[in-house]
Amino acid sequence: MKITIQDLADHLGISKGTVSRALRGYADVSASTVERVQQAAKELGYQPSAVAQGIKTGLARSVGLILLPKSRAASRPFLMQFINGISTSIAKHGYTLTVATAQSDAEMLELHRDLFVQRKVDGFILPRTMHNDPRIQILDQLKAPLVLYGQTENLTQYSWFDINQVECFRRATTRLLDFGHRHLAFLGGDAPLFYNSLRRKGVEFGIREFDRGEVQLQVFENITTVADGLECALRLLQSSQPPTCFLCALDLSALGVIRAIKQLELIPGEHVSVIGYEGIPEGEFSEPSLTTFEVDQYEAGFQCGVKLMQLIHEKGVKVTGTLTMAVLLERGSDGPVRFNSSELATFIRNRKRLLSSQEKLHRMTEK
Amino acid sequence: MKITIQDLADHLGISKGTVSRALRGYADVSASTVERVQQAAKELGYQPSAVAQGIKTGLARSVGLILLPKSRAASRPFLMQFINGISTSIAKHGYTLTVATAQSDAEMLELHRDLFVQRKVDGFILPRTMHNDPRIQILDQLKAPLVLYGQTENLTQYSWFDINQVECFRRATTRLLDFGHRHLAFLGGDAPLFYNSLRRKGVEFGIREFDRGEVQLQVFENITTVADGLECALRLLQSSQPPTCFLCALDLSALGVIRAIKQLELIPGEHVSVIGYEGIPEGEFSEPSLTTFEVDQYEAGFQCGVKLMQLIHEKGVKVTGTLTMAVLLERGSDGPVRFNSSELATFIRNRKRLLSSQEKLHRMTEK
DNA sequence: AAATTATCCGAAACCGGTTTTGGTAATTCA
DNA sequence: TGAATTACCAAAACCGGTTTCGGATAATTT
Repeated sequence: MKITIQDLADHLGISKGTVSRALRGYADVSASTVERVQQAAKELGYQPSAVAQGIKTGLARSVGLILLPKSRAASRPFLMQFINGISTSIAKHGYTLTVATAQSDAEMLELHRDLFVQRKVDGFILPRTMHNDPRIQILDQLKAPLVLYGQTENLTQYSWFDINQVECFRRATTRLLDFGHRHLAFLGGDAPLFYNSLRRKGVEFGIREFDRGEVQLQVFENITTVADGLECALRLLQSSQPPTCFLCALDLSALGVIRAIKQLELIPGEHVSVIGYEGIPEGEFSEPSLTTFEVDQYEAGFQCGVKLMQLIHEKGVKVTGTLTMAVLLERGSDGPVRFNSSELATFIRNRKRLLSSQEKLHRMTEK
Repeated sequence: MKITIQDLADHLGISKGTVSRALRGYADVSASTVERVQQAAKELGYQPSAVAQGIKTGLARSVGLILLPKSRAASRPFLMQFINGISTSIAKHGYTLTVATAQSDAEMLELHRDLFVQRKVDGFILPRTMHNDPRIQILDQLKAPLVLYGQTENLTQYSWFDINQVECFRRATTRLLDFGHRHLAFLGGDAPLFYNSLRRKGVEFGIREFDRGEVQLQVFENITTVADGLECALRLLQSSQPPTCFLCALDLSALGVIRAIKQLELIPGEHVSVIGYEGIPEGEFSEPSLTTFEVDQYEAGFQCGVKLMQLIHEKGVKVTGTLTMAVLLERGSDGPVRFNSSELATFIRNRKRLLSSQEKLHRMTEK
């Protein structure tokens, strides 16, 4: 069924070495032979086996991307476009993308090693970079080419691509301060991931630039889901010094905050402001829609692919790092401050009293 | 750097043939030698090159999944979990998943052919099956193993996995009829895709079971985005005989319908009902949250992977098809009928008059 | 003790390509 | 006209594995 180079050579009555050289464009093959070979290859539908080619060249012509869907929902939003971007850029070099999933951190490391040692991939793209990322350590040992999507320590040794998240959160912070907010809460995401410190740093920069000693910042971490954001915001808003605005490292937690605000019968964007990051589609459909930074994941994947192709093919190339910006989507979940923290606390307390008395009334009437 | 079988053989002072046989578990190797080889392999970190293995076995130990992100947003929701499911099930056989993206239909077909002819993959999973799917025709010619995620014509010839969408939409229809709705609209999705006819068929079955001659059904197709759903529902609701409920083939269009309802100052789930299908995360955060069928995409991917492994490894196996159910999430976007179609039309007309007079007033006061 | 049978392993062929080597025929040059 | 190139291609080696074949040694059998 599948036609090999030997079949093609036999069909043409020449040696398979000549067929190979003709197709690879060597100079010592006559133009007429090249013509005949190409013609016959097209007619018979011959394409060299990537597997057989790989054995000589040592390349699998594939790039690895290993995902850790610890929970089934994790890392959900960013992926599709990222994959599309990678795949599109590496396709130009005849490369394909090998996607694997691991169920634990240990398994993920093993997978990286195995895929490379077994020559199933020629290099890796590492999303969701961590502090002292163990994947990097392993791949360094193996001298495996890699590109980071995100930053980490010792950045000069690697090629990487990232959004300038420090700047994003600095801007978000400045925006809220300009709106008159003075009590901010930062809901960080996965603490071990590098992005988290960057985003937090952005908030701190924003405050430091502005500060006249009147700004309060509360910081939380590992707020990664809607439920986390909901729970955290509910607690904060009912404290004696509630924040008047929330900077969320992740859109998902921002959506939870919006829920919490509404649960307390407050209006997001009016009584309390929320800004997210990532630009997940849900943010567009929430009410109010979420003010957030939209990250172009396709572009991110594309650039990571380009960088990895450089590392694999152009020997002696320097590693390169690239920072780009995300786009602020100014939507409905943030705005000028209505109440300061104390006023907000009072407002919420009264609301609550009102609500619970209504409830009591309700219960009484039921009886 | 990378250690080969020859290195290992030299290190042990035996031939590479013996090393190979020892590792592959042939009987004609002494237990002690097997032991020594395994020990040394572990110590030196030897793992056979999948590329070199593939040349003899003819297998690449990879499975192809080709995506068509025509628009950057297409097929976004279902993907991540589907990939995870595939990857997890095939990993048990030492297989990896090769994901590629095509920018046009023609390129997609080419990619399928090329990936198989180049032995980069041993088989394919085909999501989003079409009527007379051209991918199937090409892969049939090449005798490439394939598994369909979805159904199509001549199903007995292929292995496939699908949700019983006919049943889902039959149930959704029955549910709405039980709620008292008599004017239904079905907003179909991509017309060339097979799922579309199945979902429509389900609606028709539901009506046929029930019909006492009083049910009206309007059918539309290619309503695939939020904007489509919004536009279509706006038009229908302002017609003289508006539907009192919408059955949407896709959650995305259902979200658009919800928007349209709210734009007309009606309450989704009270004045007009909406049911979607797929269970995308946005549906949970819309207001009201979307009643829909939640599809377990992880499971779908997993099963497709299992079936493909069977096809590739167990020769002479029969093809198999599997149908499962999705879970109905009864949320807030549907409910008992409030108005019949005529009443709804009047209600909407009055609302509109009211709104436009308010607007006039507003304009006058501005002057 | 000789013949037979197992046991174990080295040697070699093979998979489908690529790349190097070397040889023949046709050209070019002196 | 003879020598030196040049153009072209067949043959062979190689990549890193797997698998077949056959031979040497040890263990049984007769």
